[in-house]
Amino acid sequence: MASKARVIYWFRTDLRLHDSPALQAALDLQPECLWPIFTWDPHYVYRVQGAANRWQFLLDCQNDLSASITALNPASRLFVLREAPQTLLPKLFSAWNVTHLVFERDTDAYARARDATILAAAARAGVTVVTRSGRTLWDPDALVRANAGKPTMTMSQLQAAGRKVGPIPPPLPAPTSLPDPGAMPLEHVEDTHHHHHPPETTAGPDLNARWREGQDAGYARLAGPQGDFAVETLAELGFAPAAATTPHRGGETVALQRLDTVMADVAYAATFRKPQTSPAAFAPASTTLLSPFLHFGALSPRLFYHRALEACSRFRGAPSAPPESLTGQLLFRDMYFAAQAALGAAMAQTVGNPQVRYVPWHLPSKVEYVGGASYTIDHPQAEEWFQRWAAGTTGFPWIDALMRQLRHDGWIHHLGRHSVACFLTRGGCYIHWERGADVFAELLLDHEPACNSGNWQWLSCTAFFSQYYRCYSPVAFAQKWDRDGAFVRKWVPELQRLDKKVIHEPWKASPAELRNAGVALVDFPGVGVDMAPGTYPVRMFDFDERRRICIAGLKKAYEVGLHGDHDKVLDGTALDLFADAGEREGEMEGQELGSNAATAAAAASRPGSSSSSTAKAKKRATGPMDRYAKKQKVR
DNA sequence: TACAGGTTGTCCTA
DNA sequence: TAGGACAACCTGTA
Repeated sequence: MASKARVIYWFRTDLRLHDSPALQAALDLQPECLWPIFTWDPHYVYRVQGAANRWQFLLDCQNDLSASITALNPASRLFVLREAPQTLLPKLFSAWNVTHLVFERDTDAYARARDATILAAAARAGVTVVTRSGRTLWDPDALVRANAGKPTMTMSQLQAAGRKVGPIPPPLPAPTSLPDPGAMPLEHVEDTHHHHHPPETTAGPDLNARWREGQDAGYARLAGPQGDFAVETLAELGFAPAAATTPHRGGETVALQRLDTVMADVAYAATFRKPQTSPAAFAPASTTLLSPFLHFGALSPRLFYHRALEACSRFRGAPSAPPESLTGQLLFRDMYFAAQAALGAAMAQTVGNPQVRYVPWHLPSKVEYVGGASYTIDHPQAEEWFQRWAAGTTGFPWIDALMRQLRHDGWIHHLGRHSVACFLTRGGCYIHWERGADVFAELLLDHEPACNSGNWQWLSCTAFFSQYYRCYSPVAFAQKWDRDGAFVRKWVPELQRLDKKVIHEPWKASPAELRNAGVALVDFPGVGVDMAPGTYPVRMFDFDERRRICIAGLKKAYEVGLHGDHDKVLDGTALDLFADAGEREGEMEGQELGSNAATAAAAASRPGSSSSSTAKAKKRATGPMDRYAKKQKVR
């Protein structure tokens, strides 16, 4: 083994130089060689492949980081290597005589499994692994320990755990120099084909399987199409030039500039109250738009936190406080990360999750593909509603505007997410929150698995939040925030000239009003069929009626009181408990659901309902089932 | 057991 | 524009 340290610094989702405890740890080794590498991780590659916007943002971050590294050492850059880290790193260990591997910890279920593999390989190769926590304010595992090993399900739990763990570390400065990279021989590393083929894994959804075909050409070389380790272009990834439609650009440089701009407006930063920011504001948005940078690690949450505190200290007046303040937003992020750290893969799904309520939603995930994008179409109407929701053709202008902004820009305001999420689940369609989470996962620039799952659970009232009778109206909420309809006009140009009195409920417009606006309300032509120019669909249901049905359905589900780790959820028989209630969500006569036999059969054949999880389910089920029994007796 | 509080509802009344 | 009803959930504290 070499006497001096020869270090691989492995960038994953920490694409920055400032406040990187892991990078600092690497430099503290005073290495003879330091290779800053970014591996192509098929798990993430295939998840984002359908979303050119996210690719663009990632490439922005990589390019910016590469330039910053070169500025610190002209011989160095970000070396992008196109192979799964599980197979690549062990080969590099020996080919490059590596002594240390350094990276930032990641608590996603997939990342934990991957890193366990890497750690074992490093141990076999005699390579020392150094990791640090830098993705969150506190180390999520430390928060879990401080919360008695349980997931943090409320803000007060998170804050109490945070107090126990200790003060949030101040941000570290960016390094002023970097060691040379060593020689990077690949002769004995490189195979001839399929470096980036995905390893066998069921640890997370493969959202973009339909995009995978035809994407393999041109990446046979470990060091990229040009053989120079360069960051690829969108074209090299197989996207059309105009595929990325978002105006939002990535990179640490942009992130730090944007942070400066936000904090320069001391009054804005110090009095920020999230619930009072407008979901209809655009150019500029009412919030900071820093979340995509946090996701890709181009901005440190600790730097953001301490800069926000600094703004409060400079403000002459009463600053806002958590949970509504800017710092409060970061605390919520840590709450979801710590919940995920305790729950593991179950965080992203209902089945097996002790914290998530069972609700017999439409379009449930196929149990044998837990966490995947495969689901059971239990009701054709629900499937059509889901497709219309995802495409922004529901006939509710507010919902459609938000979904179109999401698809085009990759970002919508938090309250907009509330609005469309409530609409899809407990406040309209009664469709499984996992379907909505899948769509957000594909389209959001700032998609963070823990926060996405947690927020969908929150909005569907299956965890974190339970006041299901508070329901967002696609009309009233729109009228509150988009009084004149400017937001709808931007994203639903069909309604551009419609009077503001009816812009959020065009079904109430008179024939003359529609004629004057140059728009015709038409029956939805069908999933996959383009709307004719100058037409807009009739609303896909009566919202007030659907709200009543959904609230009744949630009431029933709360009475039944099952959670995702209950026997009946694990074996697929939970649905039976809703059979004697007539329609499981209290739907009207003549609207009964299609057969659920397929769902039940699929669930029953699930291989993984082990005895240990069953025992755990029994143990936990006592409370909810007691409650159910009591209610039954009272009746 | 009672009660207050919970980042971000809606609708009607005064 | 403010305040209460709506119908009623959870957690945390005393």
